[in-house]
Amino acid sequence: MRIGALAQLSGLSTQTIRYYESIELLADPERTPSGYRDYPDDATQRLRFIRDAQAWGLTLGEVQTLLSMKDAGRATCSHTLAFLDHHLTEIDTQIHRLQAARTEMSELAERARHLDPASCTDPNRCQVIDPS
Amino acid sequence: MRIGALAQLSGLSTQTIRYYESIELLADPERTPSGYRDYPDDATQRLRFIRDAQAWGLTLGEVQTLLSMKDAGRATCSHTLAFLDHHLTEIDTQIHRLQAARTEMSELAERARHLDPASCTDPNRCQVIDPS
DNA sequence: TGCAACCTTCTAGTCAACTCGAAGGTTTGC
DNA sequence: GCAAACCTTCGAGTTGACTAGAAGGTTGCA
Repeated sequence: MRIGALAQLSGLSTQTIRYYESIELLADPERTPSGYRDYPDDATQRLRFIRDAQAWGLTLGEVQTLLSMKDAGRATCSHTLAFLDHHLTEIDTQIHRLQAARTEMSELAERARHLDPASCTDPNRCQVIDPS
Repeated sequence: MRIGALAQLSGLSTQTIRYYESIELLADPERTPSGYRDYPDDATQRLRFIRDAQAWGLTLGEVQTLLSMKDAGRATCSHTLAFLDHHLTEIDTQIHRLQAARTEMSELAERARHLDPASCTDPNRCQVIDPS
């Protein structure tokens, strides 16, 4: 399969696929006699995994770590598990940070909602943005 | 107050403060006769607001919108409120995405935890990473 | 044979939010 | 009077994940 077909199947652009190759996320594929990249059918699998992992919040660097563990034959379940667990705690941290931000912002919004409109007539001193 | 003092008080670097000025997040300050930036005391307020807003997940572009509404005298409570409400729904979306990712990843981890170890002996085909 | 659609490589640009360094002027304290 | 610490501008570099464009070769089909 040539790069255009793989792009179609995976939903990525041909440039992105070449970019992944350039950062060694994808191995150099076979070439046709004329030099065109020629991918095996399971290339879509790898791209799908990359896309999923990105959706989980992994960076391409982390995906690379994971995939190269696998490529090197060191992707035992326990390695993978440690990796996943580590990232799970990171996601939790992020969720907590967002929730804290949410709380703070909605308190701010509540304050704005219940302010005496009269106190809001001076536009240079919005009590919500700048409660000095 | 010179830039170094403001940096100290705000916890930002002098470079960051100059950068904020360059993207017009901060107005050009007064200058001393020798050309040094000379900030009023309430400059820390503005920097503190920027820092808080960033912690809530606003980009500097969004902070700029908010602050220039204020600077232009259009920061009525209702404007601010609309802005906050909009960002609140964005935060919610993000939290949901993270939670979905969390669910998927922890399912993956569970699968890894309960896999028959024997099925994991082929390191080239880790069932978790590449369940083909 | 001609032409569109595809492919190649290489270089450079984008965005956000800084960060660093060079080369030089100013202030402060001993 | 001198050194250290501070300030100035300007330009370039960083990170992550692409995206765009130029200049040229290949394939497929009427």
